[in-house]
Amino acid sequence: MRYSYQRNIIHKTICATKCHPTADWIYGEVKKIIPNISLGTVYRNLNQLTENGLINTIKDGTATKYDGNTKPHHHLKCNICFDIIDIDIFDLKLNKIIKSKFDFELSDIDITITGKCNRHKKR
Amino acid sequence: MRYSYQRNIIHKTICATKCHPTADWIYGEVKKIIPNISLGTVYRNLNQLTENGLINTIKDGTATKYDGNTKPHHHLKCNICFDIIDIDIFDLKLNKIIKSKFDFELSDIDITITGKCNRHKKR
DNA sequence: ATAATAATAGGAATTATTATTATTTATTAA
DNA sequence: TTAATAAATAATAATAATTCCTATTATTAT
Repeated sequence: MRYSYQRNIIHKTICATKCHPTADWIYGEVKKIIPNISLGTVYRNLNQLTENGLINTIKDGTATKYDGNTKPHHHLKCNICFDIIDIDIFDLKLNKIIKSKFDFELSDIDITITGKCNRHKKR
Repeated sequence: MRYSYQRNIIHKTICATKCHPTADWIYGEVKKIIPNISLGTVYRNLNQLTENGLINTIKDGTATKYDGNTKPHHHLKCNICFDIIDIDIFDLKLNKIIKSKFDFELSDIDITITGKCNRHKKR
């Protein structure tokens, strides 16, 4: 993957936000810096960055979102504000359970926990 | 949700298979019984069945798949044959951890474990 | 500096899904 | 049992997200 200015800006944009943006949001942001960037370029680079492990792709219901946090982590997904919150990984020792119970060689665990985030507490 | 013959056949078709079929596969199967069923009818009913908790919708990368298993369970996803395998839920006592560590009221946990299923073992 | 080739912009094409509409069907009440 | 109703359907148009295509431009190795 050789250098490209467009990919560099796209990557920086994703890493600079705490939110988990859509391709369209990223396109809008990057356009502020590179006004004539093409949406196809954004998609191509999002896929390349994902393939190279520099970002992650999250399929959230109907929307596809991107995540610049490459440290292993899981997600809390709020039912009310639809926010996605990163949480640090906690080792559940699933590896052994999965291997012995299901004869399956685990390479990755994705845990998405749905519920109500702390902005929606009743007083 | 009043009775409809089409929905009934769609539901039966999903429940009758161990695989996690796509809308298109379901359309093909149901067509064998109701030759002039419309693809729109399939989609509308898949959404209705999901809303009513009779089936589940799984977003698997680019594909949308449907799951007639309504008992709580998680998924093993094979990287090689792309098969999705149901596994019974195991209580990880995550409820308390999530509540205390992240102040988040858990309502559902979705665990997808990626790896290599037992058909691809080296001898 | 030059050649090789990967990446780009712009737009067309594709694909999955949803919306529209006239008609049919199931449910309800008389 | 029949008429009124509301929901579901088939057929097809519309939409939205993503990928593909092509001529041009940028990056890299020599």
